[in-house]
Amino acid sequence: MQNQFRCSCPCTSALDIVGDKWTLVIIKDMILLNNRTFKDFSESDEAIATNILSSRLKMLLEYEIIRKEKLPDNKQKNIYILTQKGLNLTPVIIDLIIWSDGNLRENHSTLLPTAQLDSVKNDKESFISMLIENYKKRNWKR
Amino acid sequence: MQNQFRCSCPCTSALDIVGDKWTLVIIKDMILLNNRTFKDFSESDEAIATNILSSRLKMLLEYEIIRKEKLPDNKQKNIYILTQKGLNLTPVIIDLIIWSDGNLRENHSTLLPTAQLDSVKNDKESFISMLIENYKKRNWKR
DNA sequence: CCGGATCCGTTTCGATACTG
DNA sequence: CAGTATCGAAACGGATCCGG
Repeated sequence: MQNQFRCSCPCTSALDIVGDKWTLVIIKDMILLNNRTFKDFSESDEAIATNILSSRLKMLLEYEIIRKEKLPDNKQKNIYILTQKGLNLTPVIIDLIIWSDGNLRENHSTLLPTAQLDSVKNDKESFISMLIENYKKRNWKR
Repeated sequence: MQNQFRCSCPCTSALDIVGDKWTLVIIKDMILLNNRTFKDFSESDEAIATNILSSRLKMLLEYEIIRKEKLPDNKQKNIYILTQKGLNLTPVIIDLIIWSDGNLRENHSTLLPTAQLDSVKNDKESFISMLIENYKKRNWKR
C-alpha cells in the first residue's frame, strides 16, 4: 500500500496532524482517557472505523507522536504510547477543550471526559503539567 | 447545493472546526496576517482552492466564528471578520505554533508568519491578548 | 476474541474552467 | 473580484475477512 499521507512535506506536518479530526480524537483520548489499545480506540464514543484508525495510527507512528509496544505481562497485546513529542500537544488539546466549553455551550460531551473542567480553568498550566506527569507515570514504566 | 457540513450535530463542532486543515489555516491567517477578503485567502501560501475556501467560509459563518461585512469605503468588497468566538481560538492557534516550532524543527514556515516566535515564548499570555486587542482595533471599527 | 487488512459503494476533495 | 459548476481522484466508512 502506498502511504496515504505525505511525510515528505514537513512544512505541513502540524496541519496534517492537528488539522485532522481523527488524529486529534486519538491523541485526546490517549491523554484524557488513557486509551492504549486498538480496541480502546475503536470502541471510543466517536466510533472511528478500523481502517481509518489503522491509517491514523501509522501516521502518528511515522511522525513519532506515538510509539508501539507490547504489554510486558501479555506479549500478545499491542499498545500505543504517546512520546514526549505527542505529550507536548497537551496544551493544544486543553485549549481546544476550554474553547469548546466557553463557546459551544450546546453540547461538548465529545471533548469533555469528566468534570475536570473547573480544575482546568482554575490553573491551566498546572493542570497540563499534571496530565503529562500522570501519563508518564502510568505508561512510561520501562 | 446541500450543506457539506453537519451543523445539526453540535457535539462534534469543535472537531469540525479545528479538526480541519483549511478552517484552521483560514483562522490562523485572519489572526496573524489580517487576511480579510476572499482574494486574501485564495492567494495565501497554502493555496486553498476557491470551492473549498467558499465551503469553509460558509461553515465558519454558520458557526458564527466569522461574520461577513462590506467595506465601509467600498460597498463592493466583501470582508470576513472574526467574531469574539473566533478570536477565542487564538490560544489554540498559538499553542499549535509553539508545538510546531519545538517539535517539527525541519520546516515550520506554514505556521510561522514572522519572527514573532521569541515574543510568544517569552510571555504567551500577553502575546495572545495583544494579538486579540490589535485585531479588534483594526477590524472592529463600527 | 483481538489487531488489523481488504474490498467496495458513497462522499468529499481539489484543480480548473466558468459566470455575474 | 467573488464566488459557482464540473469532474476525476482521493478519502471515508461499513462490512467482511484473516492470522495469531
